[in-house]
This record gives sequence, C-alpha cells and structure tokens, in this order.
Amino acid sequence: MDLDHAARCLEKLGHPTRLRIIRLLVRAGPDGLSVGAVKEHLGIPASTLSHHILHLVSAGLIGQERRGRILRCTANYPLLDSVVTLLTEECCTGLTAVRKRVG
Amino acid sequence: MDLDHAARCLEKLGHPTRLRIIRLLVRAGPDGLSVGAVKEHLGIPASTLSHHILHLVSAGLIGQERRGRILRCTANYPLLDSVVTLLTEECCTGLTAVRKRVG
DNA sequence: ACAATATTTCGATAATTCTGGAAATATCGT
DNA sequence: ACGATATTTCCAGAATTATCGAAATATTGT
Repeated sequence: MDLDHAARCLEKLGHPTRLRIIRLLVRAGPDGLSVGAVKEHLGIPASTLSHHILHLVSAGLIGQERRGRILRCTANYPLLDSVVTLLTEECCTGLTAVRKRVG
Repeated sequence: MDLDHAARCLEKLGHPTRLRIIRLLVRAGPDGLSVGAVKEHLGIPASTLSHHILHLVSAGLIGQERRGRILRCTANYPLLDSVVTLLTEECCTGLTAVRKRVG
C-alpha cells in the first residue's frame, strides 16, 4: 500500500457516518451485516446510506455478498490492518522512541 | 477521543498532500520542519500549502512555534497515536482473532 | 527606513461531496 | 403474475473543499 492508496482509504474513513458503518461491520464480525441492518442501526435514509457504502466498497474497505434480497456487507480486515500499519510505520516511525524521549 | 473527533482527524489525513506533510513532520522528529522546508519538499505553492497546514493545525495534528520569521511545525505524536489506537481498538476489535480464525 | 524573507489572507473559480426524495431494479413468497 | 421487501440509481440542490495568484503581514538584518 502506497501513500495515495492510504489517503484514499483515510478519506473514506474520515466521515462520521462511514466511520460508524465500519465500526458496526467490524464489530459484527466476519459475517458482517446486511445493508438494512446497518440502516436500522444508523437511522439514516436508504439512499444516503447506499452512497456511503458505495464509497467504502470503492475503496475496498468493505466487501459485499448478495444473498437473495439481502446484501451482506463485511469489513475488509486485512485492508484496515494495512491502513493502520502504514499510519503507524510509515507516518509514525519513531513514535515510541520519541515518546520515551519527550515524556 | 470519540468517533467524531477521530473522523475529523482521519478526514484531514485523507488527503495526499496532507498525508505527505504529516509523514515529513513525523520523520523530521520532535523538532519538525519550517513551513518553507515543507514547501521545498512538496513543491507546491505557498498559499496552497498554508491552507493544508491550517487544516492540520485546526485538527490538532500538528503544532506550530514561531522562531523569528520561521514557523516551525511539529507532528502531534500523541494525537496521531490516539487516532491509530482508536482505529485499531474501536474499529478493528478482534482483528487479530479474526485473522487467526479466517487465515 | 528599507529591502529581503517567510508565511498568511484575500478573492475568485472550479471541482467535489453530501443529502435525500422519487423512481427504478431485483428478488422473494404466494 | 402480483405484492412485498431490499437496495440502488437518478436527479437536483446545498454545502464544502481545493487551488493558487496577488496582496498583505510580520520579522529580520543593514
């Protein structure tokens, strides 16, 4: 993952509604949740939610699998991990050392 | 740090130029870099850079200290750490466990 | 006081993003 | 085929963000 890809993911995560969606899906575990279930949790209009989900899918942060009428969304754990890792290693190199030095 | 504060930080980090600024400052260490030095590294117009820096300052992601004509910018390591921690703990709970289970 | 340097503010434009109602699509059960 | 459910697409308007030249501000050294 390069900086621009990370920025694209962070941009998507940097919206309160979308961050809530991600949190819901991560907490829901590997089976994820249906779009409708997410809608219930967040209480926002379907079309607005659909747009946000599209953002997340386009960045690869969540995956989808159709099961009849229901569209199940799941968090892309490895990608989330990559983002965190980049933010930690690429951008926070020496964080621990610095904090030790500074206090 | 709550979700909305994290989202605000992530939104700021989710721009290629700003992510580069943060990376530069983090790598520069506790002394950071002057605005001019950042400008040299990124090669973008001063006014554009100034706007991006303002974004980062407003989110608290970087701090500034004037030294004569030079304005020194430093990464806010603890805040960056908080964001990473929230993303990991709040949003990626069970990540390790899941990855063990899933493969 | 002046010239030079560092950085911000102004101002204006272009581009993007967010939101949500209404209509469309897809799938299911009967 | 029909009605119900789940979700998306269309559409439009409002709001926000990004960009950068030009002018303004602040500070320094002489």
